Amino acid sequence: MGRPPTNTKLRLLETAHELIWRNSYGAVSVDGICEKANVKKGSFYHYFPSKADLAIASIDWWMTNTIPFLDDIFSPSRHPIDRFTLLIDFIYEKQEDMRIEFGQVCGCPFITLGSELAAQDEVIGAKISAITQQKMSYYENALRDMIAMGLIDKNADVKLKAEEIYAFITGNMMLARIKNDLKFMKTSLKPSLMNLIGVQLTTEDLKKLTI
Amino acid sequence: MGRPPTNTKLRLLETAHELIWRNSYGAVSVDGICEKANVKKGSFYHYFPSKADLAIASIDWWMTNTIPFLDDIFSPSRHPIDRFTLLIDFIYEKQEDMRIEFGQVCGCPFITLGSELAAQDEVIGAKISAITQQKMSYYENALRDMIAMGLIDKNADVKLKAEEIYAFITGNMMLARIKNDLKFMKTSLKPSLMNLIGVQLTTEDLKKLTI
DNA sequence: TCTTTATTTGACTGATTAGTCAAATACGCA
DNA sequence: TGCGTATTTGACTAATCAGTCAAATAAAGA
Repeated sequence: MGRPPTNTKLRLLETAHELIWRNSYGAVSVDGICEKANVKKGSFYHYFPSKADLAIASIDWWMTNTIPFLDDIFSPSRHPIDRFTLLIDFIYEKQEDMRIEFGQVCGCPFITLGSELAAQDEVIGAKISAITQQKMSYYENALRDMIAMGLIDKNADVKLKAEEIYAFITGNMMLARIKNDLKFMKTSLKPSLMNLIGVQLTTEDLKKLTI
Repeated sequence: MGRPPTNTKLRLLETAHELIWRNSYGAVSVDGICEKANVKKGSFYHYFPSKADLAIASIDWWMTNTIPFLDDIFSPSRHPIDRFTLLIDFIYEKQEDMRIEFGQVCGCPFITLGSELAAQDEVIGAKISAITQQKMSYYENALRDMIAMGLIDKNADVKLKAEEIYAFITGNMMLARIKNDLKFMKTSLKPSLMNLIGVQLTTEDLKKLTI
């Protein structure tokens, strides 16, 4: 009974995510999102109580979409070093796709939005912090496997190292966005990350790490 | 002859810098800056052709203010390891001051603004990229001294390592802003940075590195 | 005191902003 | 066919936005 659901809400989530990622929260208007999503403003406010709510919902939606990829990349069946190299591949490819399509390296949508809004809205700060924690738990898991395999120092502080890795990758994505340049990410991020993690690689191994 | 200059322009630069750093470019209005700086709007546009021009001028002004501190911290007369530990102290203290005064960890003003506006305005992207380069040159200089002193691998790629350091510190500041939390910066940033640089420290040395 | 020049003022515009709402509409179901 | 419900529409605020401008003012030098 009643009129069935449509994909309007999804279109709003997708459009908002893309526009905010490419530009910024402040530079994107509700009118702009509606126009691009081909949705009238009344419909927008039928689905979301405010612009801020849409932004939060869109990052939730994006994280939900991302988890299956992370589960694949960080599958316990993979060699833990491969998990990290695959992660960098995954990040790089998405960034390069967007650079080609939009002419702009877009960086991490969570961090960019979080950095912009953390001081204005503590809900978004908490949300992004939780996502950060969630991503680091993948890293911790892999690091523990690396310890078990004798690949890194068995006394390494796994939580600390995961935080270092996250900060390092995040910092690189941010700089890539600002410089609109993926050179470092393409040629140096993998070996630098391996060095940070503390894995000893042969020169031959190192050569393979450029994307 | 004629009416002498006043400090109005400086007040606008200071106020804009503080408000944008604490919040974001998009969340701060020209009216807001004028009110806080106690300047009428007409005066604003007497000194700056647009809001974007003020933002750019304010980061130039801030960088100019910062250089003497960096020159001191990275003075060739200091031990190169001290230069990096002093840098972290300098960053931490400023962040902690702002957290106490405004209730908010504010992160790096250049990176926060650059990340927000890089996609909208390529002038700002280029500006922040130049600042990034300038900061990394301090790191390169210190790293070369470290090689000369036998503190790190003499075959280390200095430019690459400087970029890693910059990305790492930057990533940490960003996360501190989002989480509104300086714990990691206080307790772990120094030893993590030393590890990234590749300095071998005794356990006793390590203990000294918490701020 | 008068001229010169930089600075300041405040009222103004026109566009854009987020958000509201009552009415219209589409569709599954009985 | 008609009922019930979710969705869609478009016109509507009221506030805020960046930016304009002619006139007023303040001060230093002649």
